[in-house]
Amino acid sequence: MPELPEVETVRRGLAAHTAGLQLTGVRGAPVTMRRPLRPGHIRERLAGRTLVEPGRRGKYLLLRVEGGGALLIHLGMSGRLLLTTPETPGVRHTHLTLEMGNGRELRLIDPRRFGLAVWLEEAEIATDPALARLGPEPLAPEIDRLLPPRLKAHRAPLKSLLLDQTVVAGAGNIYATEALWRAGIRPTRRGDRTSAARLARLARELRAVLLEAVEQGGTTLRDFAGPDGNAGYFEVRLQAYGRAGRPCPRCGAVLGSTRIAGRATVWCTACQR
DNA sequence: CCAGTATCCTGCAGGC
DNA sequence: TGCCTGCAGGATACTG
Repeated sequence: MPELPEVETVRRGLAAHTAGLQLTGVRGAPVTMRRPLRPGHIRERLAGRTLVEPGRRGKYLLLRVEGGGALLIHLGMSGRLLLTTPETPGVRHTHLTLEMGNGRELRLIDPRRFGLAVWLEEAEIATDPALARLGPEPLAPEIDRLLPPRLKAHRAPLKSLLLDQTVVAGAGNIYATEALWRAGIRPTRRGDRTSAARLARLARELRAVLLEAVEQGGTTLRDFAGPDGNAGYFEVRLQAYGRAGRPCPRCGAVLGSTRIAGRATVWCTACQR
């Protein structure tokens, strides 16, 4: 589910509702995820610690604690973080519950278990393999000059490159699709066969669509909710994603679809070249 | 090294 | 109603 805007929305919600709170208890079911959730390990590292301003890198969330170290969280395809009270009825696939000093709880729910929650010591935050490999942050203004040469360096379709977190961190299927539509570039076009000017346009559009989505609180599809339970509002602004067979909002031609890198890809065969 | 595919897992929508 | 298939916002191990 969550791409950069959704994760950033969660981060902001957590910053507003959890910073400064002490963790009074940690509960977790011993489930196995791709990289295993280790509730026992997490419990001993987190209990009694005070949460500070959370961080984000790409689609990764860093629940930092006072004195150093962080719980590294990735929401995968179906992960959610919900701010609840102890009375809130439990739901299936709740893998981790953080009890906080103000009587509220933070619950990690992930039915498909593609997500991740591991403790990182302060020094490991800089050396964690997954984090270290990430490409530049697309919200940074410098992305206009950083991204084009990185795209130019590969022969793969631009859609695949935008989804590659080592090329640029944070885009997923929705926003990669939208950025290409906005830039008027065919998703199948190879990186090395696209002009520098068009690649710069793509970088600008990627940043712009992500910023707009962050302002709207992310996109709501079937299972996203911010930590306060509110939904995002970007879905109504999607121009291409999920609209195959419907008219292109720019030129009116019928939007087509195909699969690139195993992902549904929608684009306008008339005005995306 | 590079690009493309298979795979992890559950839930849901649609066809019969 | 039930059963089956395919698909879903991600990342990585593997293949050629």
